[in-house]
Amino acid sequence: MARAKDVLTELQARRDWRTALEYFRWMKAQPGFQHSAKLYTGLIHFLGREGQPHAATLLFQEMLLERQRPSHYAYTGLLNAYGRAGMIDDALEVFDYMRGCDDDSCRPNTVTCNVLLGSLCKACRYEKALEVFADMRDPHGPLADRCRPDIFTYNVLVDALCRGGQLDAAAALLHALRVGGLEGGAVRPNVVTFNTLIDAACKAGRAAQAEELVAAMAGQPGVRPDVVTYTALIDAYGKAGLVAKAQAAFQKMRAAGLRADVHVYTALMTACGRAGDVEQAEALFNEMKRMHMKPT
RNA sequence: UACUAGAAUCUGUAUU
Repeated sequence: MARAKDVLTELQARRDWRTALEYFRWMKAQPGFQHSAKLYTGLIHFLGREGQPHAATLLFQEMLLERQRPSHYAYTGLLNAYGRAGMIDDALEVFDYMRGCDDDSCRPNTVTCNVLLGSLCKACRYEKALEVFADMRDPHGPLADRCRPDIFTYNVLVDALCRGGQLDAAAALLHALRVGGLEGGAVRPNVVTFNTLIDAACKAGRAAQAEELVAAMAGQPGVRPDVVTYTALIDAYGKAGLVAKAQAAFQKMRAAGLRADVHVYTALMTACGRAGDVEQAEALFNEMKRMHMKPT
């Protein structure tokens, strides 16, 4: 028998939050039925991800009315919903509440802080972002060692620096991560760290730097170029009019055993189109259709 | 509580 969580998982995969809410309501209307705190939490996260902060708020309030105690997961989900929607003041309010919470299970952790940090950076609230980051690093500070920066934290910062045009600072941060690591050597770069900088370098017209970084990935344990890496390169080559290089990168990606997705196909098709090679673009499109490729 | 969160948070294409 299908459980509520499985149904909701499927609806999340389809990104159908309306049906998910409907289903949730229907379940709740069954006599004697009570949703668990985890189910509420899961749906709050889903709604937040789908850019529905209002619906997330209502569900959170309903959760309280149903006497389900929200954990830090639930608060973080709500914070994420606000942060993604640019409702920074609301996000900060949730964060402050969590920070002052007596109940240990509601206190912010590294993920909570990462969500907030990302929201602040996206809203260009850098001063506040740095304040949060400093608190995360201070074991005796208000966050008391539960929020030590991890690689997600640094990836948010690298991304913020890149988007702010501070490519050199971002590169310096990646370098520090690569050489000895940060947080006492505990934090090392992952594929996202590299990809973030590679894409920024590509978009800044620094192809050589991007290629150097791709080569450097091999020297980092557990890191190797993925489809995102190749998409960044192919996009850059295409926009620079270097279709042959774009094609070569695509072949190299396949030779590495990586599965092409919609993004990389689109990038390569666009590159072909720009270069006037409509036939090749069409061939790629047909290939995509044959593979029944789904948006990711 | 029973390694017990059900995708909690980071990067790429196109449209703008």
